[in-house]
Amino acid sequence: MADGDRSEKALSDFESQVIEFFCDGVKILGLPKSIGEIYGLLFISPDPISLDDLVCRLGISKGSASQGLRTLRELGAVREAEVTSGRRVYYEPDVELKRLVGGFIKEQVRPHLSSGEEKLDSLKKMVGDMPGDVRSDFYAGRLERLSRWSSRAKVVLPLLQKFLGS
Amino acid sequence: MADGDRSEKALSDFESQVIEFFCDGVKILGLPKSIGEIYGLLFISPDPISLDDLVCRLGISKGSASQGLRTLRELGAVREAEVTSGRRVYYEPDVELKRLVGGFIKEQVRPHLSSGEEKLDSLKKMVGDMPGDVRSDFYAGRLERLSRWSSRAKVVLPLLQKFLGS
DNA sequence: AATTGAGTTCAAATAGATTTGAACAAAGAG
DNA sequence: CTCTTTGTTCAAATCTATTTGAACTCAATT
Repeated sequence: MADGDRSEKALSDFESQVIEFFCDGVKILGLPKSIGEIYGLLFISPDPISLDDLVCRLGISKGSASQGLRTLRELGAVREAEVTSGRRVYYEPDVELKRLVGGFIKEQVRPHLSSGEEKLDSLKKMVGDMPGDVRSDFYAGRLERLSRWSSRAKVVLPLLQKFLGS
Repeated sequence: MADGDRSEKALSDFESQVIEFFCDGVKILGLPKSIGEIYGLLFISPDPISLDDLVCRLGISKGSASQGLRTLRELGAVREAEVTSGRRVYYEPDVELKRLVGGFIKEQVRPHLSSGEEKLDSLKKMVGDMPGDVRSDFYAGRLERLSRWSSRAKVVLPLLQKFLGS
């Protein structure tokens, strides 16, 4: 193995393009580029990777790598490998679409949905306290519609996960 | 009607909160806040609204309002009303969840999916040109997995729209 | 107990996206 | 034809989010 085995090497053209692919992907989800870089390198690496590897190979700061890994762990997109050579921790990606989507929904979507429902309730209360005229009827109707949107979402999300489970 | 009919009034507390609600919403979708403000005001207004109304009531610039309306029209989230008193154009929201989601998928999601597939193909070609060793087999496997993700998405998106259609 | 190595935190710097505003087009009205 | 009204465009300003880097914690090692 000439020099292709230690992870300190610069990124190959192939690796860079895979990483770029994931950067595009996470941008759609509204996550920062570094998340895409980290997950992308993990995804395309045959062996688990440590934080220092990420720093060296991607050329990002330790801070970025640390925070990015944290987010990815919270999303369930990355987990520790049991390689543990010494004290250093190595990571590997979770590559099951079902779980990636599930984690994203749980961490990024559901919280917004719930806080949205609370706000909706408070809005409904405001309309309830209004003098009952034509306009407040209109308002009530619109809020009712929002409620329906929200329950649709609550039905569809689990269904979505089910379909992605293969 | 005391003074509640002309649209120049400042936003009521109720209106502000509805608009804030939509700002939160569009943020999740990765769209700018002004889009949420504009759609929010349209959504909660009993009557169609002109660009100038948006500028006055939301306190945003004409440029913002113009670009925001353009984006919303492209998404199919807003359409011209046929009120057309004089030359001024009035807008009203499309409030069907199915169509809103459909427009978003068509305009924001599908383009990314297709460009992603192109990049995937080019990556597969790179792997095909590699010397056939253990690593290139691993790479091929991972790219295969990405292809599966992509086809899943292509199946799920129309299904999603169907479910939201009531 | 002091030192070294791994990882985290967070304030400041940077990069990236949105918003503004002024100049510009297009389309009646006079 | 000129003036006014409506709306668009785009470079510059502003704002927001991400990244950095240095200080710090914690744990293992000597």
